[in-house]
Amino acid sequence: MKIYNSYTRKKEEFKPIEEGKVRMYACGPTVYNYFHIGNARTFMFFDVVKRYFEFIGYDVNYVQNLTDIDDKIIAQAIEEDVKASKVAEKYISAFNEDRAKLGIDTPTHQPKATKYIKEMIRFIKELVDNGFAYEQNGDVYFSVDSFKGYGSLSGRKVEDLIAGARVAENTAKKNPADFTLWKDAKPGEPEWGSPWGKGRPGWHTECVVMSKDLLGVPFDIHGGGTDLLFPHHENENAQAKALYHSELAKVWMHVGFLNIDGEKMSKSLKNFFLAREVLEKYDSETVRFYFLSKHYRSPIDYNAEILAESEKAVANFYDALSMIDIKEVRALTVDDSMSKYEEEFNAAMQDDFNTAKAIAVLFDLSKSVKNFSVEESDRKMAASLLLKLGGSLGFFQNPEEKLKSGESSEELVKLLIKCRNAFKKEKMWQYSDMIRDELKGLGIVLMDTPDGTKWTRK
RNA sequence: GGCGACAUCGCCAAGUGGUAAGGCUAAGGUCUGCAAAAUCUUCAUCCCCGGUUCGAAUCCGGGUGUCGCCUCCA
Repeated sequence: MKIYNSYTRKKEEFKPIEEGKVRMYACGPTVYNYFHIGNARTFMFFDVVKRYFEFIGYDVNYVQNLTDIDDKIIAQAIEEDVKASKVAEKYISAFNEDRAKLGIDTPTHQPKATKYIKEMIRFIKELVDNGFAYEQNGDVYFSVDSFKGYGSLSGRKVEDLIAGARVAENTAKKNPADFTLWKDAKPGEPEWGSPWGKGRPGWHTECVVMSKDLLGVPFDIHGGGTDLLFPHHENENAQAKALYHSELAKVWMHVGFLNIDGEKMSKSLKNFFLAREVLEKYDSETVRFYFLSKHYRSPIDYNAEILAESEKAVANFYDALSMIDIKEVRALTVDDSMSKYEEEFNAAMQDDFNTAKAIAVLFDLSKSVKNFSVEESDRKMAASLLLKLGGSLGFFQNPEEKLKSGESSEELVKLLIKCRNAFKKEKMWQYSDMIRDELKGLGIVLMDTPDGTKWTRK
């Protein structure tokens, strides 16, 4: 298994710290709003990472945090005129709803930042005591000059950061690149007692403290969106290195951004799509296919045409699955005749999660399933492997449910097909075609196959 | 200004030294009463210029273009 490590900027052979186990952490949402389609890409990608590691036999401990205390949450609380904790609660359950709708598994742990306040205070105090951080008017900052190596993860130099035109002015900081660990509470804001007075922790500490608690440091994989590389992950790693004398994680993975019609998604451009809005228009598997059809590190464009293509591609798989008995096929043991496909699929996935290439193998299998000139036992075998390999990417989580409309369960359609076949037998084409056309108008498509007439909803 | 990514058929997208996967679309054939589905066939020399090499989409240099991070952000 090779994975591109943002830290070394190279593809590296993945070696778990502990044999047979993967300990991974991916930055989750700040729960101040519903998450958008770009967030969904990252969440879904790490879901695939988790699924695939499990598929090849690893025991995966996957932690995804919930940032439930943050400036943005406070701002949202003021806007909704409720307490900050209410805002967090509301969007945590919304997060989990949307996550489930996208077919993303529940992570092993979903720690909330507010459950770790004490540990974070202790951690920050230790940084202060060891000279890596300092207090200023109730705020605590991490001092980037206090130890060597700040910037090593993201490949930046402290001098360059200062030279950067837009480093915020903050006279309280010793170095403009210093970042906040603890923030003094203004009246009315959520607050916790600390050695520096009442306040709340900064964003960069929670991941260090929670990952240490739930995974141990260092752990195998740390991931997030590409924008998190700097400053968030850099800052996390700096804290870990300062106190734990260790990198926080061995491998750092970053998912590329999603653009809307070629432009960056932003509220001001009004091209902002929530995941739940997208799911009203498209099936979750369409979205999954769309994400996985391009390599995770590349930027991806969101537009109606691409989603329409993805929709057709997924339908292609279900066309194949509708031609076989899923229960029967699922019980099959895949034999060596299919090993070529399996090897190809795994080779693609194990080359830095080349999902686009892996999907090509799924199409090959789909083609075999649909090909009536292929031996029936081989068609079933191909279908079995299609379910299995597709499943490792999170596809086909409930194919029976999805294909229900395609089975002859609805008596009226069955009856009409019977009538049509009777007309066909008498060569009364105008009547048989009328039935087919009328049904098509209702979104029901008939197909005459060697096994009889089948139908699906489009 | 600093750091980085990308540029492959009409569209999407793999490929990182050995002669261009796959999907969507399109055209034609087979099958079909006609369709649909299936199936077969056809459709690119890889942004430009130079270099390295027996050989480059793939490596190096220089352009051009697009994008991201450096500020909360997946």
